[in-house]
Amino acid sequence: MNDQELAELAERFRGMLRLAVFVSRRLDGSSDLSTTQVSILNMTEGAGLRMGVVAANLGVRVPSATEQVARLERVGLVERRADPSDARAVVVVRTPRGDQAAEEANRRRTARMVTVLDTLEADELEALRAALPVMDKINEHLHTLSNPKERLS
Amino acid sequence: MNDQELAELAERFRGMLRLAVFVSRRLDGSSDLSTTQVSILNMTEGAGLRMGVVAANLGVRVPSATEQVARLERVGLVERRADPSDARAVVVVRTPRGDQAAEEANRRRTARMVTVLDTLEADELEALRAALPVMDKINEHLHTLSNPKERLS
DNA sequence: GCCTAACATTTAGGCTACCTAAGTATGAAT
DNA sequence: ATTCATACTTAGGTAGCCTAAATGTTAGGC
Repeated sequence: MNDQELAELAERFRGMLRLAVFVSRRLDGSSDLSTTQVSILNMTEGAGLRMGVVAANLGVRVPSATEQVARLERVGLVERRADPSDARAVVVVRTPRGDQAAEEANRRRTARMVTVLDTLEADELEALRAALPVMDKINEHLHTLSNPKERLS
Repeated sequence: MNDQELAELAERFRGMLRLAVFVSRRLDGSSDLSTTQVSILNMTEGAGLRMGVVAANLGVRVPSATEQVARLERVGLVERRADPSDARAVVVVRTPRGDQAAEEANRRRTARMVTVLDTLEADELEALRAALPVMDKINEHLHTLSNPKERLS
């Protein structure tokens, strides 16, 4: 693939990201937990994660993660525990009620997504499936790179 | 593809949408125009669009579109003209300076995306390319359906 | 021809989620 | 022991979305 083709693909892929935001908006509306909050629940299953890791996974700064976690804590879906190995750190862990809420939120959202995918042909579904690991790779690559926003303004 | 497989794909695809948000955040940071604003510039090339159509394309309510357009108007990148066929309506049109700003913003963002895609193998790029029209179809399908958020809270 | 209902947009006010900067407390290193 | 770095929280600000209500325009029924 030459530079010209790559640039063209890049441009179309940019468009796809915008569509993804649009699609998310349509699918996640009318729900008690935000996408971000469900993400936090999903990543804090089991042993839990430190606040900084939560922030990194979300792609936001630490204070933003603190805020979301605080909100989830207020409604009893996660807990903040002291990290035994480092008294500065905090470990975010899902509570049993958090487990339940996560399970339900995921089920509902997945069901809604199924109704969308149901309108696609078999080969289209296959194309989606094939693209998933590529997105994962892109994501992984970006994780190793830059920080969140760092606005210029 | 049976129901079980479809549900599994749906779940993974949900994850991909979340990644898309993450990737957007990394790629669109440090820029003078927001993704939404660039989208507006891109869609108002030429004849322009009515405010309601801008909102629908963005997947937001009309007042939100008004706000973004007002911001772009303030810096001289778009104009609001009266619709000759309907005095209630407004047509949003890109100005020459808007043309220039759109061209530059697109170039910069695409360049950044190219550096990401550059880390992928040929078959991975092909998988992305194949998924693009499918995303378009999903998007089109959602456009024909529901409205924006309509939060329950 | 008028009146009412529907429509396109703006204005006003509110909330969420992000940001930076600064403060607190702990850890590590000289 | 002091100093610098790290992990997090608090405080304050902004962007972008929302709903509800106000304004002006069009279209249909009588």
